[in-house]
Amino acid sequence: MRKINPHDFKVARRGTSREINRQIALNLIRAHQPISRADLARLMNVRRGVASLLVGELLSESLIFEGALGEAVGRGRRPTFLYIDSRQRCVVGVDIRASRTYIMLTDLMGKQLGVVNSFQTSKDIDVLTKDLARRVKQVLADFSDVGACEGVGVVVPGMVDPALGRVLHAPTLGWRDVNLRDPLAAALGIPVHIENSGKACALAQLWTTRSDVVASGNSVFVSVSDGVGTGVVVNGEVMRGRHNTAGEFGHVPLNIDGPRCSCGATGCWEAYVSNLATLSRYFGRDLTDGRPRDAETASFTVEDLIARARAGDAKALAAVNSTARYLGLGLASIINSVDPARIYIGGEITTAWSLIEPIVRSALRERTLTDFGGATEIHIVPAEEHPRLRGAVALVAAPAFAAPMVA
Amino acid sequence: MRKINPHDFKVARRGTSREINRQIALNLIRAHQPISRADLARLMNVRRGVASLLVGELLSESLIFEGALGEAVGRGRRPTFLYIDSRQRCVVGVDIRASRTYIMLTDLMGKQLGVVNSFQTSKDIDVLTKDLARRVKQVLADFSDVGACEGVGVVVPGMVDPALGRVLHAPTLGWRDVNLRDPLAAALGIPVHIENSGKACALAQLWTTRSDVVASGNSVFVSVSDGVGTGVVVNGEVMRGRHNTAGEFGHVPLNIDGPRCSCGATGCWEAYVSNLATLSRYFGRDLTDGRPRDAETASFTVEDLIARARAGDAKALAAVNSTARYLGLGLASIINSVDPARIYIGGEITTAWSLIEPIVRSALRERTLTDFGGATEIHIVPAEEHPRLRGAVALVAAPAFAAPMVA
DNA sequence: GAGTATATGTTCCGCGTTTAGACAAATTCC
DNA sequence: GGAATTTGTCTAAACGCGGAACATATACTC
Repeated sequence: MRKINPHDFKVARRGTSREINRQIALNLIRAHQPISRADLARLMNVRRGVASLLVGELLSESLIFEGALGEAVGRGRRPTFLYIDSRQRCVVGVDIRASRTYIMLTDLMGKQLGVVNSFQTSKDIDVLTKDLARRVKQVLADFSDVGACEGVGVVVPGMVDPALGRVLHAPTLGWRDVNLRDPLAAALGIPVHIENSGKACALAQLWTTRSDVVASGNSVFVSVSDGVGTGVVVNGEVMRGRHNTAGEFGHVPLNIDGPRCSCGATGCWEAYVSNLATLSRYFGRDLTDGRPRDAETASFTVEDLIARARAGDAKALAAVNSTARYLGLGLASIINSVDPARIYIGGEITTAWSLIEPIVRSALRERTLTDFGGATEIHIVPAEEHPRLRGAVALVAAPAFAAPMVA
Repeated sequence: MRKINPHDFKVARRGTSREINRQIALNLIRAHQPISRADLARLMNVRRGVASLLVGELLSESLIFEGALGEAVGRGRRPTFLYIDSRQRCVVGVDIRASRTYIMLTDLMGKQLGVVNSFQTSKDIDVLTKDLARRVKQVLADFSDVGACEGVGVVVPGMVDPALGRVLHAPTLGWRDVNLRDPLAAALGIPVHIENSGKACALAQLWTTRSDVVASGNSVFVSVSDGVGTGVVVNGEVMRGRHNTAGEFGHVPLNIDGPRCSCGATGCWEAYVSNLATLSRYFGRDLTDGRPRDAETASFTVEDLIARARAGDAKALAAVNSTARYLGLGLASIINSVDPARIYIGGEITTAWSLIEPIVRSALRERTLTDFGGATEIHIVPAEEHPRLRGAVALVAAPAFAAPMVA
């Protein structure tokens, strides 16, 4: 039951029904491809004539194409299969992180083309923009046979205003209110979309078609890495909030008297489960203070820690288990406040999932209000799926499939 | 940008445009009444002819009525004013609380008719249903001149399945999976809607037309009383979650090593700011353990405490201030995770708002990630506005104004 | 191999809804 | 009293869904 905002509504015009049904048809083709006009009409519960007209419109815009004839099920004419047209169009995803920046080329459906490219992130916004423009051009030149680039999606670990194309605050990059979109778009001559990485990851999961996961219900993406990034999907839409800062569960406290967090507050979830927090527990000293690391800790990563834990290092295992417990306790807050159908977790710590799942799950049950909540589905998103890059790509590819704004 | 769920969508039919525009017209009349057909057409940016047809349909369903002619602005024919038709229809709101149950009669727009009626809550569901049916019948008999009752809305402090009409778990009432709706509806012969009280309060604020508050953006209702109830509105819709338990910010922790909470976990926000928590701090002993109170504390309420604080009792002031601080720290979690445009706060503690606002605000700023967040609007909802009862009424009245499900 | 049954895709008309514009009624200004 | 202006109604056109007929294509049957 949604309220109509009397100061911001959209009246249904003559073409509104068509617009709605066109998008439904497009989404059904995406979800069920290959599919015939007749099957589409059955799925939509409209006459074949209507489906044909909708398909005709999508065909004329090259959003879909007619493939080979399918096999006749029983007797009767063979159906013409329809497919989403991701030929001769590509998308570039960019993931800017504190240390390195990653570039990936995909088709319109998000299928990866070529390898992921990366280079060192310059904290000087002008230098980075130049680097990025050059690298993206290079990638597009290397793959000139995959067609025109529809757009570039960029994700940033920080607060973003997607409408203005500005990064409002990215602590790890030291940026405050910089225009990232327009200079890059000008240099490339291609539309650029920017977004916070947690929200983009949530968007990517929302738009990913996986046969094993039902798409309905709210979901939350939690990325545990240097920081904790989160994105929340409510009613098929990424929750943005008043200033596009909704979903920052990383800074909900586990203990307000706890350790200092990078955000300035104390005892945030992030301060308990980030990679540095885990390593700090292992080494028994605070590594989050920003001072240069000593020889022992300089290049030691959470993956190394997990390897030691798996190899039987009791201290390493204790540090990992501790993080697992805090992870579960924080997830409980997400479950109690959002009650999602699914939680996706990404980040280095997930490589230890088989080790830590029981601990996460039991910690989570300690604080969830209901048994249902305690049983909330948790999906691990491995690093090889490049969730942030796929999120960046989704920024470009998803809008074409979005529901029209109505009422 | 909303995704169309390929397993649950709604195709636009021939009448869908009309349905959409009819609801928009109805909402605009509600927001701007009295209003003429011509003004309605201008607001909707459609021809007067279309507005006339929509109005005609609403008139024939008695959702609106034509009042007196308005004054001509300049020259020209005088407009006929249109009004929402709340004549000869009424709604009953019921607020079931641990100790007492309250009943209020309103018209369709939520305007209170008569006084709020109350009686002691029986924890036996059958007895309560009987009591309630008798009392509601009595109220309707006393006000037989206000027309037919459109429905009864019931709010319950606990977990509810509105679709099934069942209370799944209400700890303070000791109910687990009881059918409250159907027996009551059968006894009254009137449709009954039930909902969690926090969600209903949020719904009421969403549907309240206040000229001073812009309706757009997310909002959160926080009710601080025996427990902490919350309801979250995202994109004009109350956030329900997978099991209708979304929005339970009362059990997000301030400190996982903190005091035990009624939910079984430790250090929940509720365990710091509920009325009993505040009183416990004042008396220096735990009053939440459920044991019978002693003479000193038996009938002492938070209002009494606030009176003492205002009168200069330093210990009372300290207890209130402490609660204020915890209140602000918890609100920061809401702001960081939902980034609402507005937060509404209800409950006894709000009578001390002038006293505690600076403390709440500064505590909140300690933990909000951005300056915008720290400046989030906070509105106090005084007890005289009966937020829970208005929420109960909204359960019945709001659906007629809701946006049609589309796409 | 011809006839029949069945499925797909197209075409045509009916009807509901928006869009555009004309028109009568009502009111004020000059 | 006439002109200008506003409101509300009405009619025709454009657009899209709803339903059914029709052509096309395939498999089964005799």
